[in-house]
Amino acid sequence: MRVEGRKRKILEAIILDYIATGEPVGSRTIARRYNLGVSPATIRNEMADLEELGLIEQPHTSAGRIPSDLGYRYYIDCIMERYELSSAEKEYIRQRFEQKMGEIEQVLADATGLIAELTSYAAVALGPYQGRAHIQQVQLLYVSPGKALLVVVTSNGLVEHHLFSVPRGVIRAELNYLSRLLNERLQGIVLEDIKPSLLNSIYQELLATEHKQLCSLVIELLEELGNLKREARIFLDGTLNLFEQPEFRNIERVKGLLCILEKSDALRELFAEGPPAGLRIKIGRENKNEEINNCSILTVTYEINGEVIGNVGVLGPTRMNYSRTISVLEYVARELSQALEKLCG
Amino acid sequence: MRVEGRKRKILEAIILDYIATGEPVGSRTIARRYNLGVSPATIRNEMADLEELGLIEQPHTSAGRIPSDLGYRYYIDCIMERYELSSAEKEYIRQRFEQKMGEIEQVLADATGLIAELTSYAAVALGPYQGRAHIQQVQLLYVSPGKALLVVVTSNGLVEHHLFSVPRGVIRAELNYLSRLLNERLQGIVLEDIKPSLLNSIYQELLATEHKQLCSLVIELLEELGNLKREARIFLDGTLNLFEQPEFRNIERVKGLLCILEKSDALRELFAEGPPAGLRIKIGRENKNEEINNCSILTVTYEINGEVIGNVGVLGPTRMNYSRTISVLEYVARELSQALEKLCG
DNA sequence: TTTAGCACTCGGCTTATTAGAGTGCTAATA
DNA sequence: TATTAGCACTCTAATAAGCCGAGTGCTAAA
Repeated sequence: MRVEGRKRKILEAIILDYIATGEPVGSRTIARRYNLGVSPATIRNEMADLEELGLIEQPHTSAGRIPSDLGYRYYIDCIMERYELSSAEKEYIRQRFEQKMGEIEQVLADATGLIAELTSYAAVALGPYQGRAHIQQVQLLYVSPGKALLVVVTSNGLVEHHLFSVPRGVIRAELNYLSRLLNERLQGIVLEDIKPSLLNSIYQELLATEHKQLCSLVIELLEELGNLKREARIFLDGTLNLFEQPEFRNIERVKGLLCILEKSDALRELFAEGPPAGLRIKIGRENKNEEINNCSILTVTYEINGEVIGNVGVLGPTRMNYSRTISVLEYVARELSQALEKLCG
Repeated sequence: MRVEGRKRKILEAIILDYIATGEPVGSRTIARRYNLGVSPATIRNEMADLEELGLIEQPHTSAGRIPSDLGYRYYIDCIMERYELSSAEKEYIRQRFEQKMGEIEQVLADATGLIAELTSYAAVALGPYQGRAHIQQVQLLYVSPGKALLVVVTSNGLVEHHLFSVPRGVIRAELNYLSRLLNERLQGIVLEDIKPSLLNSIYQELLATEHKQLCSLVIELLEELGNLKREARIFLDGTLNLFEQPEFRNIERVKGLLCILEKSDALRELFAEGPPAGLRIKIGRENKNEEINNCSILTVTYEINGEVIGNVGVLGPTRMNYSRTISVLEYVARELSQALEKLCG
């Protein structure tokens, strides 16, 4: 489909106006606000054509037009111009990533907050995906009689710990010995490669050399390791922003939306799938989920050393400032990637 | 103030009916549903008296009566009978605490979810308060060249970790040495007692014996330790439950409420203050915060080995089933305390 | 002291009315 | 042929009017 010349200008005007005001846009409004040099009647004719193409629609007979999902799609793919962040904004984003470099999770949480703040939509971050990460360090710490702590650090800088009970007789030296052994076998192992066969061979090895009572312990901790890569963590912020949008005045709408935002599985599904790298845009009904029929989800990936390890995105009304949101997301993702590289690379 | 005999019965009927239905209660309704053996007219007279006492009020002239904050207060303090959980419910709660004993934070998160589920209000848990906890174990782990991990385990079973940069030359042995030294000095120290003077003396000691470059590192980690006791963690669940309440149909109300629930500081203030141990009830305007004018907050404390270390509670509409909610809270808090004792004691 | 009866009040629901925005069509115009 | 002015028509949202019902307070009788 190609929409050129005046039609294109009118389509753009409708979308921009609707994004700005949230009200259906009439022919007179366009003639007045965007001086295309033609009368409302002419614009009406063009609008009828655009509607036939499925790019805009009428909520009811005597209302103006609003963009359809397809209209937004065409606008984003073919018409929209890139929004350029002001240098002040860029500076602000950069500076937010510079101050206090904590652990990766803190950085992701901050990034989520930043996106929510800059876009005024709900922001979500997923990750880091741990499948490709390898184990950097495994350590069993003695805590107190009968208590030990397993700590695992991955190459992505994620720290996982698990406190658990051990036979009361276990002493520090045993744990240290075990740690050394585990490190030898697991260091550098990619999490995806931790399979039952590997675990089993380690298990046998431990059985042969170590205090028998510790075996159950080992089983337990190996299971924990397997869990590490299972599910990407979720960071969520700016939920309240959605309440400011006029389309979410309806309490039922909000309920459905919050319901989704609370369920990690649903969120993960909505935000995780996508192209291997870069920007993904799902408009309105392009998302399967009914509760977000009138929402769009934009995500971009972030990476460490060129490898995609997660994504950040926003959930907002279909009537969203795509241009600006995309710029914010891409810029934040870039800075985020750099920050993480400094942190973990 | 004393309210006895028939008046008392009528007040109770009004409150029970209003809690159940959410509608203002009229004299005829009371006469029909609660057979007090008197006519509506008589009840009307009594109601006029109760209104004069400030225990009930009229939304408008031609409506029934609803309890005032004072009315709820009187009901809770003087009239209400204890709700007894069914043995099935008790069993369910117990069993929820038995399965998978993880770390303290997991247990608290589970408890919060359990309360939300059983009460249908929003549930909050605060804690564990770390002021009185002592340090059980401090460990510096070598992660990779230039990276180390500080792990601290407190007597409450809280694990705190912090990944940070160290001079590239630092090797495993140095960190181990440092760990031993820190453990010697810090083990058993109550977190509240970690004061600048103590830190300084340790700092001097380290300076004398250790690789000079590690000194900045030590300063950093000591700061981290100080932060441990700073703020109680917050667990929140069941926010969506509030949407089911008819009083929160109004979007503005919900917005204000969610706004509070998102701000940890506000939440902490609302839930943290209270008597040293046991149950606390704040009804409607007894809470200073305007956004929760029509909400009540109930909290109970939980403890480890007789020492209060946090509390759990609910936020719900003033028109709340106090009797049942109190029972749930107290029972869950008891089981929670026991579970934590098993976990940390 | 209690109660029956009655007039009165007031919110909420339903219906009717109106104003306004916007359309599509037609016929005139450039 | 493309554009535009004019006009009748449509539909929503907002306002007003009217009615219903629940509930009250008061009075007078039991």
